[in-house]
Amino acid sequence: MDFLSELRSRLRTALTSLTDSPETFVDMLKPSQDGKFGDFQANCAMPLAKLVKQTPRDVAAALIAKLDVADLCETPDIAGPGFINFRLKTERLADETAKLTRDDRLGVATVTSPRTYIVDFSSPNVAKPMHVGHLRSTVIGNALCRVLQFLGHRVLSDNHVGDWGTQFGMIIYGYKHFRDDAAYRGDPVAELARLYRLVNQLADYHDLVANLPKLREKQAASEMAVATARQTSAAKPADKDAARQAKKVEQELVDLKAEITSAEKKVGVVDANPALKLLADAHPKIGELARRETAKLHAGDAENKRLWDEFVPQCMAALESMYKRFGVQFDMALGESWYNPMLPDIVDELKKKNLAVVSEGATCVFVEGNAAPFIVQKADGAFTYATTDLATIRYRVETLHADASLYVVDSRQSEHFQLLFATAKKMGFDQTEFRHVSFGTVLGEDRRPYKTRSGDTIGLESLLDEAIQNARKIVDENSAHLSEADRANVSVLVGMGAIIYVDLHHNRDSDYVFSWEKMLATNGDTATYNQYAYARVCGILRKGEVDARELRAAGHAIQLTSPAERALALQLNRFTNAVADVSIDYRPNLLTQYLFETANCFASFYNDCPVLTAEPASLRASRLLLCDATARVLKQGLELLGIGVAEQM
RNA sequence: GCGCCCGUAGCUCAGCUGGAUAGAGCAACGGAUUUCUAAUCCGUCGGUCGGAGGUUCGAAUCCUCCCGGGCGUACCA
Repeated sequence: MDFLSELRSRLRTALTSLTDSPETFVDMLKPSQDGKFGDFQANCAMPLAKLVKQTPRDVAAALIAKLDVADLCETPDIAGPGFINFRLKTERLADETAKLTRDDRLGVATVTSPRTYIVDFSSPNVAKPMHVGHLRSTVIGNALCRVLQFLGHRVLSDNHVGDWGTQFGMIIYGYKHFRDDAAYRGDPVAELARLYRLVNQLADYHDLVANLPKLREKQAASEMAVATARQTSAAKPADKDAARQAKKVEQELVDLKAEITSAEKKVGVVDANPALKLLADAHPKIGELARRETAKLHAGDAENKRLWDEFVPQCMAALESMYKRFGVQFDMALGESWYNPMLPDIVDELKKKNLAVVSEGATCVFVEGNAAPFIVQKADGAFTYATTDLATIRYRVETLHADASLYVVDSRQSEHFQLLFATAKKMGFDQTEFRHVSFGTVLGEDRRPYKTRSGDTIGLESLLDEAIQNARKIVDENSAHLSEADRANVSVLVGMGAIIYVDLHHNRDSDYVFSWEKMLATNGDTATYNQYAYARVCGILRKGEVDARELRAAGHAIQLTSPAERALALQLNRFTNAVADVSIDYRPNLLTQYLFETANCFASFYNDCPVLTAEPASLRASRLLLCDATARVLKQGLELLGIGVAEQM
C-alpha cells in the first residue's frame, strides 16, 4: 500500500487542531533518509512550534497523542530537535505486501482526476537523418508518455516533425540537379540525405567564401582590441574591470580564430575535391535558389508539391524504423506542414488583438521583460516556427482539449518557449499547462557536444548499432549458456537499455558526458544491473518450477523474518510513490533511482535469504512471492522507461 | 550589454517545494558465498557542497554580491 500517503492523511487529521493550513505541514512527512530513523519521518514539529509558541518536542508529543496510527506503526518516537520517526509494524507491512503481490498494478494508484496530456517530443527534421541530438527528447518523451499513461491520464504523443522548412528547398534543389537515379531507387531516404548534405555543403561553401574576408578584417580589428586591452590592463594591474575586459576580448579573438579555421577547413574540403569544386562553381547561387524552391513549395508550386508528397512519406517510414527500435509509438505526427493553412489566421488574430506590431518590417509580439521580439511573420512575409507553434497551441487546446502540453525540447530553446507561452496566454490560452520539459546536451569526453573524431555529428542509427555490438561482446563473455539467438536478443536489450537508461538516470536539466565504458558497465547503476536482477529472479522461479499465477492465487502470507526481506518489502510498497514522483516535475531519473534501489534490495535479499531451500514451506512461499513481485516491479518499471528485460541473460 | 543554466568525493553524477552526521556509482583497498546466475554481496578510504555575506531554530537547497564555465540573444527551426 501507499504508506506515505496513508501516513500523511493521518497526519493531516491530527494537524487540524493545531493549524488552519495543515497541507504545508503534511508534506513534511517523508521517507526517512536513514534507516535508523525508522521508515518515515515527520519534520513539521519545528516550524509548528513557532506558530503555537511551544517547544518543538512538546508539539511533537502533542501530535503523536493525536495521531491515530496504531494500526500502521509502532508508537512514533521523538528524536533530535523534534523529528517524529515512524516505524511500520512489520506484521502490517507483511500483510500489505501480500496484497501488493496479488495486485495487477503492483500498488500503483491511478489518479483521481485524469488530465489530457499532449507530449511533444523527438520532432526531428524529416529531411535529415536523426542524430545524437534527438536521443534525449525521444527517450525522455517516451518515458513520460508511458508513466503518465500508466497513472491513468489520457496521453497523446505528438511528433512535431520539421517537414516544411528551408531544408526541403535544399532537397528539392538537390533532387532536381544532382540526383543519382539508381541510388534513389535503391534507398531513397539515403539518397535524399546525401542530396541535403551536398546542397548544404555547397551553399555553405559560397557563404563562407563570401564571408571569409570580412572575418579576417574582424580578426585584425580584434587583434588590435586585444593589444589595447592588454596595455590598459597592464597599466593598471589593480583594475579588475580592465583585466576582465582584456580577458573577454581575448576570448572573442580565440572564438573568431576558431570560426575562421573552421570556415577555411570547410572551404578547403571543397577546393581540394575537383568534382565538388566543379559543382560549386556551376551553382554559385545555390543558397538563394534553394530558398526559392522552399518559397515555391509554400506558394503551392505543383512540381515541388509533388516532390514533397513523394519524399515525406518515405522519410517518415525511415523514422518509423528508428522509433520501433526505441519502442516509441506516436499517436500523431502533425508536422509544421499540417499547421501551414492556419498560420495567416494566427497573425491576423494577433494583429486584431493588438498583440502584434510591425517592427523593422517583421510582425512581432513583444513580451514584457524580454528584449527579444517574438517574430510571427518575417519581413518577406514568411511565417516562422513561432507562428506554427502558436497554431499548434490553438489546435491542442481547442480541438484536442489538452489540459497540459509538454514540450520535450533542448534547454537552449527556453527563451523561445518563454515567449511562446507568454504570447499564448495573451491570446487567451490560459487554462492549459504549458511546460517546456527541457534537457541538457550530450557531451563527449572532451566536454564538448558529442561528435565523431572528425567533428561530425553522430548518427542515431549508428549509435544504437554500436551499443548493440558492444553489448554483444559482453553477452558473449558472460552467457555461454545461451543460444546464439538468445544472445543476439539479449544484446539488443542490453545495448538499447544501456543507452536509454544512461540518458534517463541523469537529471534531465544537466548536460552529461557520454561514455561507452560507464554505460555498458555490468555493475553499478546501469540498465544491465537492473536487467540482471530481473533475470536472477526469473532464474529462481524457473529452477523451482514455480507457476507464478498459481503462486499468486494460492493466498500465501508474507513473512518478513530478516532485515533484507523487510527492506525489500518496504521498497516494493514504494513503487507507487516513485511513479507518481516522475509525473510531478516530469523527471524520469526518479524512477531509475528507485529501480536501482529495488534491484539493490533484491541483490541483498538474494544473498541473505535462500528461497528454494527455505524451510518451512510457508517461508519458501513467502520468499517466492517477494521474488515474483520484485520481478514484476522491475519489469514494469523498466518498461515505463522504454527498457526491455529478458528472463535469462 | 541583456537573459537562462551550471559549479557537490580523484572521475561520472544524485540530492536543490530548507531538516538530523551531504549520498550513489566508478576507481582504490579489504572481506564474503564449495549455495537459487560472481553481470553478486558486505565493509574501508575519500567532500572548505566555487567564494563571501544574509534570512532561519536549522541552508548544498532561499536572497544578494563576487569568481569560474556553458548556452541563448530580430527575421533558421
